[in-house]
Amino acid sequence: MSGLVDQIRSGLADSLKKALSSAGEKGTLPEVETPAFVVEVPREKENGDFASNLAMLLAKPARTAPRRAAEALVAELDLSGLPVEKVEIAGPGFINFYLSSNWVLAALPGIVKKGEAYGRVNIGGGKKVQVEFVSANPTGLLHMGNARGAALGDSISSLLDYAGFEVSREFYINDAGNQIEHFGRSLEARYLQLLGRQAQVPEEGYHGEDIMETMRGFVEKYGDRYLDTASPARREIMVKYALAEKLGAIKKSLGEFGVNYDVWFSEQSLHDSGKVTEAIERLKESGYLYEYEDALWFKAREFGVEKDEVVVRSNGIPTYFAADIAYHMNKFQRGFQWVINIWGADHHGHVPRMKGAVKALGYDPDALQVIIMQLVRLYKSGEIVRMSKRTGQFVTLEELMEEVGRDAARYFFVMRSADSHLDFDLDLAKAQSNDNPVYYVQYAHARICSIMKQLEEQGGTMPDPEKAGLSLLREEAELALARRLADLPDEVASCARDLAPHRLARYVHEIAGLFHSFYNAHRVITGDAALTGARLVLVAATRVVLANCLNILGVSAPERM
RNA sequence: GUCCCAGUAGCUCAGCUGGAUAGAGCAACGGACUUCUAAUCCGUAGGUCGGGGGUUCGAAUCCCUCCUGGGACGCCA
Repeated sequence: MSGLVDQIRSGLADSLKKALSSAGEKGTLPEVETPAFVVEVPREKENGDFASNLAMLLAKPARTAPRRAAEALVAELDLSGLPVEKVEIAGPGFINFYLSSNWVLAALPGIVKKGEAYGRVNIGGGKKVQVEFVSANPTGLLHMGNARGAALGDSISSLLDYAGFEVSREFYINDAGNQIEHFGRSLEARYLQLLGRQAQVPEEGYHGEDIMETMRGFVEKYGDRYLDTASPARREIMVKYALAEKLGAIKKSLGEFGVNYDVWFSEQSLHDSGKVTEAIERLKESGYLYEYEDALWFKAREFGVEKDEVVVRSNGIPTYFAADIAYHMNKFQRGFQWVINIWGADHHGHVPRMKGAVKALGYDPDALQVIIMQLVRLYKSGEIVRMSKRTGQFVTLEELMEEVGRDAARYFFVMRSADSHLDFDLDLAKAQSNDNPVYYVQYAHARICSIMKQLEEQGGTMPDPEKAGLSLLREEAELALARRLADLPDEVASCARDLAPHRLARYVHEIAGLFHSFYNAHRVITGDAALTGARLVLVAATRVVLANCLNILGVSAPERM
C-alpha cells in the first residue's frame, strides 16, 4: 500500500513497537514479544483519528492492567515526523491518536496527479492469477445467475488488477459431454419438425424457443440438405453450427455488459489434446485411482470427501469431473499461481473433491479458491420466476440490460456479497430505476464535470494542486470528504484481499454522499480565487475516486445526466 | 440424515482478520431550489443482531446447541 493513510498507520505502528521495546528495556513493562496488534480508524471520531489495541493485548502476557500498559507505552512514544497533536488513553485501554485537523489534505495533490492510477496498490506483486467465471453452457442464452457471475467475476478481476496482480479472465466452454449429446438431439428434432417430419425433442433436451430460432436459420442456410444424412454425422454438423452461433451470442452479450475475456477455453480441446488422458494417467501413477465395477474411481475419500468419484464411466467415457481435473491441471501448467473459480451455489459440493484432485496432482490446493455465489431468484409481478434452460424459461442478460440498463444491472449485482441470496425484483428494478444507488454515484460524477465545464465557460483554469492553498479547506464537509478520498488505496487492498467488490460499491456510495453534502452546503466557484482553487482540487480528487471505483465495478462515469 | 449459505430497523442489505455508543439505502414523517444539475441536501423516527448456553478485558463477529428459509448430496454437468 502506498497511500497517505497507510503511511501514517504504519508510522504509528512502528512508534508503538519501539515504545514497547524501550519500555521493556527500562523495566516499566516486562519484556514480551510484540502481539499482533492493530492501528485502526475508530468508528467514533471522538476516539481520535487512529487508535491501537496494543495495550489491551499486552494485559495477559505482561500481566498488567491494560490501562497501565497503555500509560507505560505512551510515556515512551516518539512521534516525531507524524502529524499527531494529542495522544489519549481511553476506554478499556485504547491508545487514541488525534491528528492535526487538516493532515489529510496532504493526500489531495497526489490523487489529482495520479488520476487513473490513484488507488492502485501492489499487494499482488505481479503474481499471476486467473479468474474463471460464468462458464455457462454454450447451448443457450445467459440468464440472471450468469449475469451475476459475470458482474462479480469481472469486478473481482479489475480489483485484483488494481491491487497489483497479473489477471487473466477466462471462460470455460462446456462443449463436450452428455449435454452436448442432448443438445444435438434437440437440434435434430427441431430440424426435422421444421421440415415437416415427425420428431420429438427428448425429455432431457432443450425445449427453448431459441433452439427453434437457431434451426430456422440453419434451414434457411442449408434447406433440406441434411434430411437424409445419417444421424450422428448430421447431429455433429448441427451442433457445430449451433455452438458457433450460441457462443457468438454469449460473447456479444457479455461484451455489451462490459465483460471481456482474455481466454475462451474449450472443454472439448482437453479431450482432443490428450489432456484428459494425461491427467488420468498422472492420478493413476500416484495411486489415486482404482477400478470398481468397470468404472475408474478417484479416491476422493482420502481428501475428506464423503464418497469417491467416478472419473471414467464403465462405458469408457470420461466424466465431466475428469475433464475438470484435466482443466485445472492445465491451469497450473500454464503458470497461474492463484486460480479463482466463481461457481453457483449448486456446485458447492464439487469444491472439496476438486481441491482434493488438485492436491492429488501435486499442486497446492489452497492455490485454488472457489467463490460460491448464491443463486439469483427472480421475481416478476410478485411471483418467483423459475429459471431453467431446459424449459426455456428465463430472463436473459439481453433482456435484463434492455429493462434496467447495463450500469444499474452491474451495480445491483455487485452491491451484495457473493454469499448472500439475491432476490431480483424485475418490476422494482424497472419501476424505480431512478432510485437505484448507481445513479446517486453517477450523479455526483456528473455534477463535478458540470462544475468543471462551468469553470471553463467562465474562463477559469484548474490550479496546480501542489500550489493551491489547501489549508483554506476548513469546513467539516470538506475535511470529511478528503479523509475518505485518502482511503481508496486501503479499500482496494482490503477488497481485493477478501475478493469483496461489494465493499467497494459501498465505499464509492459513501464518497458520493459526502460529496453531495459538501455540494449542497458550499459553492465551489466563488469570487474568492484562492478558496475556489482549493475546492477545485478537492472536487477534482473526488472525481478521480468516483471514476476509478466505477471503472472497477464496470459502471460508466457519465459527464452529464 | 450429512454438508454449504443465510437469519441484523417495516423492506433490501453492510458490518473487512473479535474492539469503544450496531450502520446505509428504500419506505414513513417534517423542512431546503432566484445559486456550479433538487437523480440532491438537512432533520425526525425506527433494533431482545433468530433463541439459549459458553470462551474473555470486550461477541452481530469465535465455539456448542436448537429453530427457520434456500441449496447440494448421480457412472448429470
